[in-house]
Amino acid sequence: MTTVTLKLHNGTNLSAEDGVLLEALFTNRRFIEPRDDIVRDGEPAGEVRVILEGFACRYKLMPGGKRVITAYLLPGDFCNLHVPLLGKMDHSVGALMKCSVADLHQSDVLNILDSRPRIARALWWTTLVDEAISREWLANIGRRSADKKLAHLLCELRLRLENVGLATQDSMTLPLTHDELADTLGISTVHVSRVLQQLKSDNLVATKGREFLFPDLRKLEIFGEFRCDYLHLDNERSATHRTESRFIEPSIVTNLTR
Amino acid sequence: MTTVTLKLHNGTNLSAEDGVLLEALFTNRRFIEPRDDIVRDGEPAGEVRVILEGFACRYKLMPGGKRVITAYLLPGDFCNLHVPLLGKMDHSVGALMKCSVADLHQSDVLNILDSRPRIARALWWTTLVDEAISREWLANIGRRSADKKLAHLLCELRLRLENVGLATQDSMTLPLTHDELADTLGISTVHVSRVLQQLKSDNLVATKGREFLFPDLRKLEIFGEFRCDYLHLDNERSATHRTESRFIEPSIVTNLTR
DNA sequence: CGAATTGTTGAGCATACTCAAGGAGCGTGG
DNA sequence: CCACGCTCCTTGAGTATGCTCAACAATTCG
Repeated sequence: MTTVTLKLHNGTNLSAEDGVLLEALFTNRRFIEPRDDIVRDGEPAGEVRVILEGFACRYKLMPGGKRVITAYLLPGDFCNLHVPLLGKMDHSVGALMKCSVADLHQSDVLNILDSRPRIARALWWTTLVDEAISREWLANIGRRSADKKLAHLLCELRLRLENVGLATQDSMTLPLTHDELADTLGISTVHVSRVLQQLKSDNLVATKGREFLFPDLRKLEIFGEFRCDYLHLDNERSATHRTESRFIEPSIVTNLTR
Repeated sequence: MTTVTLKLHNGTNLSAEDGVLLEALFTNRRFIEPRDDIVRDGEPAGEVRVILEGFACRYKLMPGGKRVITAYLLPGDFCNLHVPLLGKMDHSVGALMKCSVADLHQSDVLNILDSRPRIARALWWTTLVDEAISREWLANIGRRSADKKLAHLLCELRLRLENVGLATQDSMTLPLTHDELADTLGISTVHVSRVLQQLKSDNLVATKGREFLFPDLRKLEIFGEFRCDYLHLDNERSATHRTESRFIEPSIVTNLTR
């Protein structure tokens, strides 16, 4: 089982056999180097691409060279699942560290929609979760102060990383520069630095190289107004049926250095 | 044909018979008064609700009473299509003017997913478009100056309204207060007022009561860095097959006053 | 016509930005 | 193993964009 089917299984109770079926369609498994694009804006709609291991971001380049990061992609996330239906990319996906990815032909996705409703449902589910995260980001960027924005983002990333076995309650290793945090939060690089220092002096976070430490996670979550509902990590519908653990083994590829 | 099936037909070539099938499931058609909620945050997952006529917004209330508007819903848009798969609402939908809505039972939606792949595909398509719009809003709110934010939003709304027959190249009637624009753009009400005045004095827009006039739409779009791709109004896949007009008759209910 | 909501204006202030320079860390090559 | 160079981070100073508060004007609606 890859991270992808595990995620779908945990979120939507995708059966093991459906998981096998889906994975059989993955082709061209390979690695992408940090800073390389995994999918590029404006590209003629190619394959659907999925992150097996690593850490990537969805970003838009704007007139004037500004960049906005609109999502982070973790193991198990799809880069461009919308392409079979929408046709074209309106943004890019870039690797933030070495990533292992695989392809899924558009025609295979379309066939799934027609003939494998349980798998189709799982795929739709992942895009719905992505959308819920976008909405929360709109709230974060639009209506919180810079320090709370950063706190909120750190809480989200910690929880999502924990969910794929890459973070604990009190620490995570993030392959992000201040520049990237800035383009995520809609503030300047310099301000990220200052605001992070403030969080540190308030003992809400600590850092050790690229590692973030959380001396009092609850306090940080309250400060950042973080409520995890929107991540839909334990879907009600599946919670009652779930038997296996949601925990995924930390991968070999991924110790989040670059 | 309602606005809903027209939208799906234009976007995804949903066949007329599938449209009829879908509409047969609409129940409880009724009106919602301005300022009433159409779907409320935290509600136990009820029916899926759809806007037939009117104008509504998706919004989140945040600690401290702040509000963020994360989307506008026009005739043909679904309020909570995610509910059958995600289970719970993580935000509300409120009517901005008198709206005509209908319900669709969750179980009917789930049945569609299992047995009507073409309709399922159309439903997925609408959520993918919504997601594309969210991404563009993140860019707008995160990385543009207040004047460009407003310009961009006006361009988007004009085009979407035109697409359902409620705006022309050079005018639209918007049932929005400065307060609502502010909560959409992540700026203050007062600043909306000032920035709008600036757009007026630059001859990028004019207003007449609740009507916005666009003396030079192209200039406004360039100023607001508006490129319509992300709205996916003429889907490549459907464009080649489409025969009928994309134009929808202006509705009786909806002359956007309130 | 009157009350309530919405929009405008001004003044002072805060948050966050820009620019620029210096420092720290890290990887690469000698 | 050290030196170099790159990227990334930090710090300071000055500035700009946008915010708050408060009062008043204009609409809208009953």
